[in-house]
Amino acid sequence: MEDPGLNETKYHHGNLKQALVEAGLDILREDGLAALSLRACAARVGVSHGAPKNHFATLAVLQAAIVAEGFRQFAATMRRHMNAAAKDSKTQVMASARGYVAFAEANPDLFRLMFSMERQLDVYPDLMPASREAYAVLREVTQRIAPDSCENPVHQTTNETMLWTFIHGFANLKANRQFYTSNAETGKDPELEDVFPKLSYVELED
Amino acid sequence: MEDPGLNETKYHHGNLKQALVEAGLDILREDGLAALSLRACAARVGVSHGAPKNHFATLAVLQAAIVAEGFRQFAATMRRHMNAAAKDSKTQVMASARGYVAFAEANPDLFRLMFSMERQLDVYPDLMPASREAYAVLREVTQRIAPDSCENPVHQTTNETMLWTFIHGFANLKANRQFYTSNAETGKDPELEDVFPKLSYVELED
DNA sequence: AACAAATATAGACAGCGTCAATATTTTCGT
DNA sequence: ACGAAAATATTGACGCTGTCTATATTTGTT
Repeated sequence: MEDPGLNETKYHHGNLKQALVEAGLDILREDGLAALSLRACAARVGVSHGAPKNHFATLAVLQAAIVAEGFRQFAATMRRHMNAAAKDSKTQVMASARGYVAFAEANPDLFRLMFSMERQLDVYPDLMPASREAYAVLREVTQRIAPDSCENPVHQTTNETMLWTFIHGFANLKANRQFYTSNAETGKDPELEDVFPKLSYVELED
Repeated sequence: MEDPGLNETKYHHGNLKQALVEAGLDILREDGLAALSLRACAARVGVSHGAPKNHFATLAVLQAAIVAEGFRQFAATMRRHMNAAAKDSKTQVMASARGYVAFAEANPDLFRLMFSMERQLDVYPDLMPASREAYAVLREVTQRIAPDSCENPVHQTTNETMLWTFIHGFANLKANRQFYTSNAETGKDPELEDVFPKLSYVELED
């Protein structure tokens, strides 16, 4: 097969590897984590049930590839929110947090899979760079909001940890609809703005 | 069967329902979430693969029962930490947080299952009271540390949300070993004390 | 053109959730 | 106390799953 135009179409299917990852993301979004299977991805793409074996030795390896792509889209979502916002430090922090939470709410199953799989980051080496890409965004906004403490790596790490911990907790509770169920009586489903700016980042240095 | 002594032994197995839940907790602790199956629980207890059907119509229902028991143990862990600590407000808050994080670290798979299942809290009604039992602990310590704002339910809810969000985020990241992998270069695995007291609860009222 | 590597197919097997049919035990009304 | 009814456990079946093996097809290289 000559394949003049596009550069990806290889042969029978033309890169099946990427297609399986995207099928997995679709299944995750449409039918949830329980429906994510090697055979379902293969069927969705239109290949036999054994075909994925050539690209992903096991289901966990395919999941790792899906999670890696998830981390890339995760970082992209945060950067998109940041680009659409004003460029002062506080607004940028809030924008990244908004992106973080928006991604978790839009892709709850993927989000859960991402952060439950990263435990085995050493087993699936593709995960590391993708995870770093997302974490770099957090590091970036943290450096901007507390630049004077950057010279002290301990303080910098603490800032990152605090910011990340809080955003991650909020995103998790939002993704799992935990706020709604626990505050059912009050009917409160808090927004990020209600609670986020009350943290005193600037007072971290003492 | 007369059953003179113990009050629980019913007939063939004697309450299988509770035994299956405990088997599920063991499997979750020893072999992880992927190994949690109806058949595995049945085999561990020593009954046939169809026996659980009488008590749990489906795997999800058994998981809900396991999660409910998990929430009860979760609340008990927090209270145990609180009872072992000094009784001033700040120490009590820290003790509950320590219990929260300790439980998540000791039972990562159960912890994940708990907070991913609570989304369907309406589907499995047994979850609600157990979940409330755990949330009540958080509400309790929050009321103690910011008592003056209790008259305003909005402030109270915000305090709870902030505290919970932060602790939950920290527990999640700890349970998933996320800190370790992300701060691998610095070798930092932050402890709760490093980061928790820097939040300024007392300044929430403004 | 021919051979080797990559890639896809097809079949098999065990484990799983779930359902239906059956057997056993307990409980309850009389 | 006894038989009926309900609760509980067993067994077998079905389709789905991951994974392995053998086989076929396509691609790339020489």
